[in-house]
Amino acid sequence: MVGSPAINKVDTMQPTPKTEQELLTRANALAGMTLGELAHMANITVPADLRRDKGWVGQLLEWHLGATAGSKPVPDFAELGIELKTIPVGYHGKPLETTFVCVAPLIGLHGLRWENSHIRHKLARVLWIPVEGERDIPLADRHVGSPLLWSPSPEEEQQLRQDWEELMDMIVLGQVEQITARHGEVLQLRPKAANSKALTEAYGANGQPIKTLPRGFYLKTQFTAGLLEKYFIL
DNA sequence: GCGTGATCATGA
DNA sequence: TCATGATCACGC
Repeated sequence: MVGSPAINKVDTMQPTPKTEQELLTRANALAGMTLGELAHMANITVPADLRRDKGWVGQLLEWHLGATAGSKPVPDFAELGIELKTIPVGYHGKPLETTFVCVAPLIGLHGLRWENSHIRHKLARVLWIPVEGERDIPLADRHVGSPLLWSPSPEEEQQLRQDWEELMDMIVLGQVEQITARHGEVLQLRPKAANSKALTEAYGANGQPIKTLPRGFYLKTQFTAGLLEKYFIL
């Protein structure tokens, strides 16, 4: 049997933290440990690499911290209103990848504003956990860093809002297919799909329905690098 | 297909 | 070297 070293759902995950402080204490206890150690504790096998297990690190950390959501569209720690995000960092502590936030709505946008957007709620409170992500470090040897519990500052929220409004305006105007990852200063819109054949409905240039790739909102590395630096990590 | 977890792989 | 566009796995 090759691949599929998935999280064993039969195992009991850690109890869900009841307070923010409890969650932070738990996350801090993971700092400095390797993914190999954490996998062993959870009785989970470590894949050779992440090519076929891209979400493995995130799932492993979810297990250790007792996240409840699974694949449900609610915060990882629903009772605490906290979202968990692992972030791969390089030798200098800077993010190696953009960070997926959520799927972008492409239809039914009448009256949608930043204040009640899905993405704003998602980013309202995030527990960031940096993890060594250089591909020349064997997965099991990669270390977990110190956690950062973050909420957007007024400036950060303004940046996010501005990009979101620009992108959503284009979507409403039927220009979703003209959007590239270069739009937006801190937030990008990019494909988020099983493959390039997956299609979903969106507005066309003349208001008619079209089929297009599902898109997701991603935080650019410069933005997340700023967070980790500003509040110091790893 | 959608939403969860993301990283891969190639062209600029 | 690095970001963009593409892709992988899973539950439902």
